Amino acid sequence: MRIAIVDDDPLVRMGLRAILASVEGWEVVAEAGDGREAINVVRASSPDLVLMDIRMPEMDGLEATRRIVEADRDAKVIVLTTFEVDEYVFEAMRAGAAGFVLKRVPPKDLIEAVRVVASGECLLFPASTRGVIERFAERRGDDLPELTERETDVLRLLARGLSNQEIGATLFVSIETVKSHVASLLMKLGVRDRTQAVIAAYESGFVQPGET
Amino acid sequence: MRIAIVDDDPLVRMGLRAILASVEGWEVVAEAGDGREAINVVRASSPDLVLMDIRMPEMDGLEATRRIVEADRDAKVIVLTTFEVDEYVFEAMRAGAAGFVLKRVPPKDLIEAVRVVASGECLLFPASTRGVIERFAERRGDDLPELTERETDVLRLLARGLSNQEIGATLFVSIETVKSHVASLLMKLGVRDRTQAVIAAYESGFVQPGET
DNA sequence: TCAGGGTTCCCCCGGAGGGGGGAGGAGGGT
DNA sequence: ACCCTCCTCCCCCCTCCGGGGGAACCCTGA
Repeated sequence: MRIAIVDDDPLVRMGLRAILASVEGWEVVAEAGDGREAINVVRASSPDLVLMDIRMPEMDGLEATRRIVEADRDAKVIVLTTFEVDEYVFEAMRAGAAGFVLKRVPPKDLIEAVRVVASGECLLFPASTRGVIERFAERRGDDLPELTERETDVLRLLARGLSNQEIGATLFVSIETVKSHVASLLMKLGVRDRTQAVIAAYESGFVQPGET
Repeated sequence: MRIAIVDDDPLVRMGLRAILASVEGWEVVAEAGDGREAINVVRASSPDLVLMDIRMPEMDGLEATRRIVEADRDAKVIVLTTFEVDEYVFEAMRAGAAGFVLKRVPPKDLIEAVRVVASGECLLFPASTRGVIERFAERRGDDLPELTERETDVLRLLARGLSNQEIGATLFVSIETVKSHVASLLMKLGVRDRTQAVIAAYESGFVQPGET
């Protein structure tokens, strides 16, 4: 497997190179010391996988990852970092990284991570996974007041952008009924209009992006 | 460590028990065959960790997990499943599970998973992590049409629930100006009203839950 | 038995929001 | 110089939405 290493510290590059080269069939085909350089060497050598540091001069690893993945949807990038700052994890994931690994993990774990990602899977390390799970778990919509069954129906349809008229047609009730449900919804949610109600629905996790 | 096993198949329970008991200091202190039973035995024996199957009669593992975690915020539940259906993963995470493991993984990986979760970390298996990462990666909001600077301003305020009046006050322009910006926004986004515009903003990742 | 909450429907009203049009000025590109 | 886009503001019109009442039905529980 052909691997590229991106890190501004030559010593770290040397260390990574040593670890990876110890595996039979693996080869470090490119190195770069900053993000801008990374984009070029990746384009030039098109490696099977990129190990990418975050903190680098010129262009950081997240931006570089974004550009690389944008240029090649199948590019596999593992983001490396020294500190387990959750924001980094989220940024890396949004940038399109396939893995997120702390630099301090033992060599065998790093090798395992490379193997997993190379096989097309994705991987986060436990310490990072925690943050991600919490980010999801936070979204358990329980900061919404108690809503009746009918009100949850209406809120769900509201959050899909239906007008009162359309909600009525969907639930087989008159528009007047919908209006009274919407009114009590606004009251319970403590908001002014349907737009704010939809925002509350998203922010509380009652609905989530992508569950259409 | 004291562990509880929840699975409707006695054979699976036996297998899990055998695997876990092989580790020194680990002990299976409770078993249950469905979700309802699970809640009771967990309350009775308060184990350090619960292995929970999803598909079960009476009450499924996700609902049981929700109830258990709700009763005890620190409860550690690993959700087990045969099939890697992404929806299960998301549901499990939202239910408050600390780990998600496929039944078919080798015993040593299962033991490792239990160890990781017991230590207070969270864990997903690579095949599942993939789905989660994609779910995040999808959120790169670039399926929105090109918006002018002013339009993005307006959309951002729109997505915070402001009225045209308030947006005008915030941007120091007249309400008429706001209305024309909103109009071109609705046009570009291909939606009918401000509510749908907000939905589009969330769905495209232009704004995200929790970035207030 | 009666109270209370949920669901359903009705009225009126005011204001905000959306559709249509137009118009002037600033700035960039040709 | 010209065109074009963007930002700004104005007009009219009309629908929809949200607030204020009220009222009937059903069910559950006190």
